[in-house]
Amino acid sequence: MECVGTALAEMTMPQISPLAGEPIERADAERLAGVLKALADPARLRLLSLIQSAPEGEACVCDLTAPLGLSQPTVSHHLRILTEAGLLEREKRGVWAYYRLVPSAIATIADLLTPPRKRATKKAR
Amino acid sequence: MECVGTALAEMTMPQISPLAGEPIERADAERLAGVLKALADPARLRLLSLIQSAPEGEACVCDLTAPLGLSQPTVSHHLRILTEAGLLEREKRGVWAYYRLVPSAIATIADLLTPPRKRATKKAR
DNA sequence: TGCTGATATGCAGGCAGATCGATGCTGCTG
DNA sequence: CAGCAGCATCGATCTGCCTGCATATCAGCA
Repeated sequence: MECVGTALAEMTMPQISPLAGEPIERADAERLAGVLKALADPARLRLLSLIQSAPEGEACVCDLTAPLGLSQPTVSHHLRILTEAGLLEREKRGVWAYYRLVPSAIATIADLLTPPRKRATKKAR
Repeated sequence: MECVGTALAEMTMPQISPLAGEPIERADAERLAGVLKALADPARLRLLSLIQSAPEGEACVCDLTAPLGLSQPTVSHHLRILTEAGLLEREKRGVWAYYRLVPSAIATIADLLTPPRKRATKKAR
């Protein structure tokens, strides 16, 4: 559960580039797979997209159930998974719970997948 | 099945950037989720990593079963999924089946995830 | 042609996850 | 304080997927 939440942060560190040079360790593979698994769902991708394109870059549950066509518990469930994966952050204001993207989260994932060809200095940092 | 195989190709086109500007369509979300689902597995991530770091950038099934600790049918199954997702290509030479990464495949996925903050010209397409 | 070795496929058990209805919790509001 | 509205959690169902065993397929070789 919370292990997934920290997964992104740990991989952000100068650990290893999963698809870069050397074969990845089992543990690293499982961490990355955990985050990717949170992304690998149509409903959750649309949630991220909806939240990102919302007025203030944030949205509450009640704004998301209708466009998704899913029940409120289900939407809440998906938001929970995305939050635990470190992709969303939750802020409760009054009765509403506002969700917004964690700025660097998705970019980090993208970086973890690309490294090979972009930059040759992979030990420079 | 094959719809997943073509998913990457379709999204490579100047279609939409899933997490860029406007909310994504249901169909696009499902295509991207399909490819991500192929990636979101520890065994398959390690397979990609192993193949990528192999001598000639290619490897046959018999080279992969041991490091993964999985049975040959299981490894073959994962390779099949990765191939159908457009991430691997298969070449049969004699009795052996050699797999190698599809060069731009993973980079494409990474690009589909990043767009938002990198370039400000999101309506330029 | 018959045998051996490398892969692929079929089948089945078992577990993880997606979904929903019902319910509990917590701030507003009258 | 009572009622209500927005969310989270629980329990249950149903689907999909990972894995291995058994088996089929195919290429090279004696």
